[in-house]
Amino acid sequence: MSTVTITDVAKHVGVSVATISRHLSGFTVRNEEKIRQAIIDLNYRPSAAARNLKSGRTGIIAIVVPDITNPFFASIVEGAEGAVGEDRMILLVNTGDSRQREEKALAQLFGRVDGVIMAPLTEDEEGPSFFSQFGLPIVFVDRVTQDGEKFSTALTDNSKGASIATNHLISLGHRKIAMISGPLSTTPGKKRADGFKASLKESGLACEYFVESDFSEEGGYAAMCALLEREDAPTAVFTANNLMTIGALHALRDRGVAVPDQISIIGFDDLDFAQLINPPLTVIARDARLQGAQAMELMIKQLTSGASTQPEHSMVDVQLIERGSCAPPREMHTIAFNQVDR
Amino acid sequence: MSTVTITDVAKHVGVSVATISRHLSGFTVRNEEKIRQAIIDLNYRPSAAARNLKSGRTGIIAIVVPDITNPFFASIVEGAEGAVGEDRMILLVNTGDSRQREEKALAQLFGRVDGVIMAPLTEDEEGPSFFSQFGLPIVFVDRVTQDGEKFSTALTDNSKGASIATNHLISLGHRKIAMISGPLSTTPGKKRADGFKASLKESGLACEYFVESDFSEEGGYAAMCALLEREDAPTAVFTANNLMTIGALHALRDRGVAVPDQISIIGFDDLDFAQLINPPLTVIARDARLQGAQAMELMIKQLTSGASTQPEHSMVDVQLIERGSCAPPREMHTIAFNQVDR
DNA sequence: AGGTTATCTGCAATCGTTATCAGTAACGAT
DNA sequence: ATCGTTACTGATAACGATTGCAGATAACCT
Repeated sequence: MSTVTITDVAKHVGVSVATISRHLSGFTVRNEEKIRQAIIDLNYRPSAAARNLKSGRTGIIAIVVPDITNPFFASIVEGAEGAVGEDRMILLVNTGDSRQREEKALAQLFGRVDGVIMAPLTEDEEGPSFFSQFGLPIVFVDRVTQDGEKFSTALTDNSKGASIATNHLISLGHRKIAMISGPLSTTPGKKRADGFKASLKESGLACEYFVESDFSEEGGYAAMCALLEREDAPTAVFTANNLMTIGALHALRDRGVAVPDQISIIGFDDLDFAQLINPPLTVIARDARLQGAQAMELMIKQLTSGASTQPEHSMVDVQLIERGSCAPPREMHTIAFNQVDR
Repeated sequence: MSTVTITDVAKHVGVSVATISRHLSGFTVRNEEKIRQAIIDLNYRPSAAARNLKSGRTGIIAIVVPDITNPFFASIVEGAEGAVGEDRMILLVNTGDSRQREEKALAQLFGRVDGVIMAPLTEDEEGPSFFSQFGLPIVFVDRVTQDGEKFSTALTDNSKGASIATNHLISLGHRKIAMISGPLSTTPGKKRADGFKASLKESGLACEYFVESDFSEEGGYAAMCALLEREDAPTAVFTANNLMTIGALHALRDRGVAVPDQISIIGFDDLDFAQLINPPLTVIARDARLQGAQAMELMIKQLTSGASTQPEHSMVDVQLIERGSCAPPREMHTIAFNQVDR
């Protein structure tokens, strides 16, 4: 079939394989036109495997994410794709939130790719040594391991985003503010929780409605239900990622709780359809595509400038997008009315 | 650093490289324990490149999709991921709706992967010969090329889905039914349009509100606007994919058109948040994850049973999910009231 | 024409692994 | 003691490309 090698081309033209090779590498050779023609005639394609073996480089960069169906990670991948350039490709690994698969993936990736952009599952203590054992260039995106400073990172300003969200609710008059948090073992989980708590503290509020969940839709649903069942329910909730926001909204809908009349909700990460739901959702947004692109740029920089260079860190900004899911708490409405009445 | 080869292990143990190789391939060898230990001590990892070169196999299967941020394709990828098995990995290529990138990707993929699962951009005439020139095993998913019968395919029953949607609207009493179609140059675009038109014909209705768009959110938005501007606007619309549904909903929202009071809408492909919008969206759903898994199964079957086997075809079923975005047309309401009044 | 560069060429080694083939050792049967 | 069988081992040739080296060819100058 198609097992035409460089030797075949060489024979066909009547030169040595070295000449063909040099032609392919861009050197000027004598029978250039003949060679070009022979390559087309024979439908020759250089063996990537052989090249890898000689050069030790594959031209492939891996992206390891916990869940590709999460629109956020899809955007990260898209951003990275856009920044990868002509001569490299992306290998995607979906770990499905399984530590085991993450580990296995890393092991399998070794030698197949030039570097790995990854969003690790947790900040697990064995993290950095674990990752460096593979001797692969690594860039962390969105999440880092405990002592990830040794690697380049492309993150978001998580705590700032959480603070903006929390302060927004506070400034609307809320006092009973809940947070449906991600796992504290992850970077965004931890940082967003930190930002939330810090903001409460600044305003002299106690942190009474804090639920740690798992960044999943089901988790968000369950957490919201738990909050609603409390006798002294919160008047506002900050959900720490897109999927949990969706879950929480489902819960509110199922229970017939009106937004924002009975409860205000603000989510971290924008959603494609945030404007379509009723009321349109107020969110903390960031440019995930940019973040993915930055991760890729850091990776390429690392690959081209030798492994010895210092790790670099990039951070995309966050932004409050006010739509309609946040309003002053009910009691405030009443008070306001009373005040007007007086 | 980490350039420890099989030779190093062999020296360390005091046997030949052949023995180490045999151990790695699962044969029983004498100093098994010593070897195992040496591999750990030296942190030896077999070179994937060298193996590829010898075996001609890479253990990587590529998935080529037009747009990974489309939740549908994300689900396809996830489904395929789940079916890929222990000893293979997935390489993702996002062509970003660019024919050029698709072509380049295929060329680069050759030799790097064992097979390609792909959703081609169009059914372009040069299709099959174009793809087969690369000598790569191919499985088409969701979309095929014109004469794609030569390859295995994992599709959906597009025309059936479109018919169900159209008939649903007809049975509610609609007569002025629009379709926002995908590009007729793509399989799902064509088949869904066919199903729509066939259903109209069966019911003796003319096809008067047909707009060909591009499967994108912006396209759906523009198409919906165009429909609304017609003096004799439709009372119902069938949008041919998820993104165009979102776009159409945005348009309706921006124009202040009430759903389903002023217009009914049904979309092809379910959306994560279909229940969250107001009213909850009625859709034609299918199991995209299953479809992805089927594509992968076909690929693996093809790889394991030699290239000589017949291509196979799988098809996932579609299903109507009634929620709240479809209702009898306004005139019908009136008529109904009149009838009651009499 | 002769000498000196400047270019280009082919040979062969090399990348790390696996498959082949010819061995060697152990053991029981004769 | 010899033979056959079984169970393993080591040396070596691939796999397909790249590259340093030395030799060949062409180009240029006097």
